Parts: sequence; C-alpha cells; structure tokens
Amino acid sequence: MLTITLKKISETLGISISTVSRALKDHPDISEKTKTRVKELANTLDYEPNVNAVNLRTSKNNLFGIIVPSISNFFYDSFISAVEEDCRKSNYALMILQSGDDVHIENDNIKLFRQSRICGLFVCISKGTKEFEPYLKLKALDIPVIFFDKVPDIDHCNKVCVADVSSATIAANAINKKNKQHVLAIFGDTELSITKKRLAAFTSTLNKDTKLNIQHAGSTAEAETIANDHLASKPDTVFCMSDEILVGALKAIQKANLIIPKNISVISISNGFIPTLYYPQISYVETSGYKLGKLAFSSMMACMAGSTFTQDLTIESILVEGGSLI
Amino acid sequence: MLTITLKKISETLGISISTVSRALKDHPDISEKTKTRVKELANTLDYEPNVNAVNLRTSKNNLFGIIVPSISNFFYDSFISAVEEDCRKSNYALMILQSGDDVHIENDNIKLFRQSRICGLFVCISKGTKEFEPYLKLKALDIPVIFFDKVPDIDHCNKVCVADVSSATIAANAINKKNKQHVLAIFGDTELSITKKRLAAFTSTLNKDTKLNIQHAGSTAEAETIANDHLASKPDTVFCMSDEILVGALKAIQKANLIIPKNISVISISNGFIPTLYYPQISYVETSGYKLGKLAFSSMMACMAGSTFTQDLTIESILVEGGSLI
DNA sequence: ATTGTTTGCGAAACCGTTTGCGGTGGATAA
DNA sequence: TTATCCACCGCAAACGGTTTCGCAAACAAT
Repeated sequence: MLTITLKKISETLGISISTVSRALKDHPDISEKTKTRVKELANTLDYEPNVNAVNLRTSKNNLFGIIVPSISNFFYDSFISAVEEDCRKSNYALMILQSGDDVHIENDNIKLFRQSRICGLFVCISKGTKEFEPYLKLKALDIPVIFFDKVPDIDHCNKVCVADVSSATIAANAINKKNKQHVLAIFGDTELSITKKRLAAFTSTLNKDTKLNIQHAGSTAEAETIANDHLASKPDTVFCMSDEILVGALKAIQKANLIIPKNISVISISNGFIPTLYYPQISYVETSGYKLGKLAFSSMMACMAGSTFTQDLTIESILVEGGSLI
Repeated sequence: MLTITLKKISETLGISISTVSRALKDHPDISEKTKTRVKELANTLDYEPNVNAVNLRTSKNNLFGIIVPSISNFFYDSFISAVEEDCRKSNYALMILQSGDDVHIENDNIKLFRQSRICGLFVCISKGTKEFEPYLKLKALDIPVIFFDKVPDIDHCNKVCVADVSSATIAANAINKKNKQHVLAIFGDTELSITKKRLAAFTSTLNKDTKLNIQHAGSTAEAETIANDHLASKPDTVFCMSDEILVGALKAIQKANLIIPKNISVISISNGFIPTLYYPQISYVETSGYKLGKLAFSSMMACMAGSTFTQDLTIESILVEGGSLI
C-alpha cells in the first residue's frame, strides 16, 4: 500500500510541493483556485501529513507525558481522564506511563520520555523518590514539568495539589458540627507528607473536648485490622483519610454488625467514587482528581505559552454529604 | 539550549555522521576503537536519537493506539495497565484515547490515530458503533486492529474477549451446587450482545426447579431500584451480571437490612476489584481485564510478526469465592 | 516607456537519521 | 611486483514535510 504525500499531490496536479503545502494551510500567497484544487484532491485521497516529518522539521512535537504510580486507581484515572480530554481538544498527544511506585521504573520512564522528545511532563512522584536530578535535567532542556498530587518538597517547580490542610479541616468541622464525642481517626503512612499535613490540620480543628483516637494504616487490610481492634472502644465516629482506609474501616464496621449511621458515623476524604458504592453513601470531603487534572493542564498551557515563574496551586475541597454522618 | 545530534558528535570527534550512526548500533564495519570513542562521548553528552528523524527515515514508529469508552473504569484501566506494561517491555509507545461511548468521538479518535501513524490499534467499540468502515480503512493501510471486550459482529477481524458464556455458566453452576431455591438474576441492557449470551447460558444452566426471577438494569441506580422492588419476594440468592449492577444490588440489600450471607447470598461476574470492597467479600466469576490485556498484546505481536489470519480468542473465567454465597 | 507593486508560484535548503555504495590503505596471495 | 581481499570509513541520497528567498507576470503609477 502506498501512502500519499505532498509530492504525489503536486505531481498529479502539476504544481510544486511548496505550493501544495501552502495551499493546504491557507497561505495568502496561494490563489483561491489553486487552494480548492489542492484541497479537493487531498480530501479525496485522504491525505494525512506525516507527523514525523512535520515534527522533525518544526522541532516541536505536541506530545505530553504523564507518569502515575498506577493507572488502575480511582484518583489517577480521573486525573488522566481530565488531562486526556483537554489534550485532545488542544491537539496534543498524551503518553501515559506507570511507575508502580518504583523509583527505578520512574527514572526509566523519564528517560523514555526524553527519547520521545515530549514537550511537557505531568508527574506524580513515587513514595520513595528522593532524587530530583532527572527532573532538573528536563527543565534544563526547557521541558516544563508539572508535579501533581504527590509533589517534591523543593522550591521553584510547578505543583498542583488538592488542598490537604483544608480538606482535613473541613472534615473535622463537619464532625464538630454534629457534636460527636468519640472519634476514631485513621490516617495513612506516617512518612507521607500528606499524612502529616492532614493529621495536623485535623487534630487542631477538632473540638478539644472530643475524645480522639489516632491510628495509622498503610493499606486497606491494615485499616481493617485497626478498625476491628478499636471499634471495641465504641467510637461514635470514624474518620478515614483516604479511600483505601475507608474500605478497610467499612469492612470492619460491617463485620461488627454496626449500622451506619445509627450505631456509628463515618466521614472520609475521597475522590468521590468509593463513597457512592455503599448504602448509605458515605459523607466525604471531595478531592477531585478530575478537577486536579484540569488545573494541571491549564498550568501546563501557561508554561507552553512562555510563563516562566513557577506556581504552587491547590484546589479547594468541598464537603459532599452522604447519609453516613448524622 | 542546544540538542545534541549525530552531527555534533561527528564534528567533535572528527569523523563522519554515518560512522557515528553505525558505531552507536554496533555495525561490524566499525572498529572497536572507534565504537568505544563514539559511545563514550555519546554517553557523556547524553545523546538521544531524535525519534522523529528515525521514524521518518525508517517509516516505522512503534506506536500503538488504544480506544476505550472511559479510562476511569475498573475493567478498562486494568486492561490498559496490562497493555502498557507489555508495550514498555517491547519498546512500544502507547497512546490512549477515550470515546465516552460516543460513536462520533470514536471516529475522531481513529482519525487522530491515522494521523499519528500508529502501527496498531486496540479498540473497544462504543455501544452504538454500527459502522466499521473506518476500521476497514485501517486494515487497508496494513494497520492491525485488535478488538477487545465489546467487539463487532463481523468476520475476519481479530477479537479477544472474556468468555461470556462460560462465566455465566460457572456462576449458575455455583448456585446449583449450593442448592439455592429462589434466584433474583439482574442482567444488563437487553440490547447488548453480552447480555444475551450471558442470559442464555445462565438460564440454561440453572437447575430447572430453581425459581428464577430475571431482571434487566442499565445502570447502578436502576439496579438498586429493581433489587429494592424484588427483594420483597424473598429470593435467597442474587446474581449480578456486572459490577455496576452488583453495586446497586448491594445498596438495596444493605438498605433492607439483610445480612450477607445469612439472609441472602450474592454472586456476580466481575473484574475482581469491586467485590473486595465489601464484607464479606462477594463471590464472583472473574473476567480479568488484566489478563485480557496480556492476551490482546500477544495477539497484536502476532500481527506485527506478519501473521495474517485473524483470530477470535477468549480467556476462560474462574470462580473466586468470597463469603457471600453459602 | 519606465519604474514600482502586487500576485502567485517554484527552487532549494533544512530538520536528524539510515543506508547503499564506493573508496582508501594495508595485508595477503599469486 | 602486482593483483586480491578485507577492514574501515565517508559521500550522498533518501524520508516528507516547512520555510526563506527569489522571480516572472500582471498591473498601476509616473
């Protein structure tokens, strides 16, 4: 099968390649007559410019990269979904790579992206990433990097995050408002900066006379075990820092035959999908991956437009009431 | 910032571009001495070949496309995850586009992929796709197409699917084995071929003397309503054809204060994620998106290797026992 | 008739690689 | 000594576009 090129069109029309190229992009130098002749033929022949040739010549290639720990994750997939939508609208291609939360793979991915000559990168760093040399290298190549969700603790880089502090504050306030007396609060891994921020905001906001039992869980299974143990002390409310933890806690609650919200109230911080899977729906503070994606993309666009000063953005959270907190 | 090219290396080393090119790929014509000189310099300079130039020259571009209705879906994201893994291993790039189950967007995506000169396409068609002209066009361009999950009802194309018939059969057999007397079975949209297949297999396998109440639901909300209504007739078992339906049914069960499995048994067909969110975990017949992805990729590799005969593959399902069916 | 100004188009360089082919110098065979 | 061969390397032509520059014809103005 033979692909159809500018040359082929120019030959059958008896005009030069450059004229065809210009006609196709409405260059003022070309007469209307020629333009329509060219366009018609190009149309019937289903001509598609060879992106490789175009990119090579213009040394731009309208390709963004994105690195996430895992695609199959309720938060990241909605983030990706948002970015993909905007990319398509703005005629950018998007390449997605997973790091599996492995620093080594993360670096391989960056290299792959360098090879692919991406013109911008969205990245959620792995838990263990301590070394940002590869990212600085990208910046040196004038490739903007937008860190999202899990971001490095260094200055002068573009970051977009959910509002960790305020989401925990909102949750604590919601609990205060209901006059709860005994809260079991399960947070994530103590190492994560996100845990520290949320923990600090939560404890400082919660009424001082509310009994507070703080626990940490690194996984759903761990959360289930912990909830199992601490449900015995009859808390009237459970707060979960993340979806993973929420799932574990709910299992424990179900196992203990406690009815939500009659016997116990539940509130969590979530992307919004998991809480809708239960009856009653779980009240949660929304940290939307979708919105974050939209924000990240617009931040990237600013970079592409030439903006050089780095920004550190956050999206605000809102309380979405289910029926789990009364 | 200046990018580093073969030319630059050749100039600083005082040799020709072609020699550098060949040295870098261990061409036998080049002496070991020259090879090491070139490789060392290329290494310290962080040379990366310009993929656009390479692709243009070789007219191959190691890029696969994939179209799914939505990335944020428990089944498709694990499919994508699997394909992405294999692509990375085999040095292929992967571009992902969402159709939103919209035929129009689906066609736009195909066009985008044609422009990008992908060398292979994985696609799950939209519910409304009746016209396969665009796909035939791709085949005419020698671009292999692997249909997965929702596949067209036409011959001579590559398809990989989960085993619809056998998964429903397995579920029915599991119910038979437990000597259940009254089953509420909720299937999906009557139009979908997948619904028809599963329904036929299920009804023909279930013991004839088991009371069977067949319902259809197009969404989670609908499933919840239906379950709500029909739970009144006290079925001892609920069968759900998909995750969406399962979620709705479980909400209704929870609302009715029924305890699983004491008051009612539940079994579903699922990718495997949703059933683990509940206590007790829901027994399900696994239709793994991940495994399907692996299969699709190997099928694609066969095409790339030159295989011309089309294949229609299915992956077998297995019963994963939770504690919801006794 | 001469000089400018448009209008419409073509020639050719270039982007960074790959690759067929041809050429050189030294070693070996005749 | 001369012919042959091989190990090594460079020239130059692609790949398919974009873009600068220039040029001829047509037209207007002087």
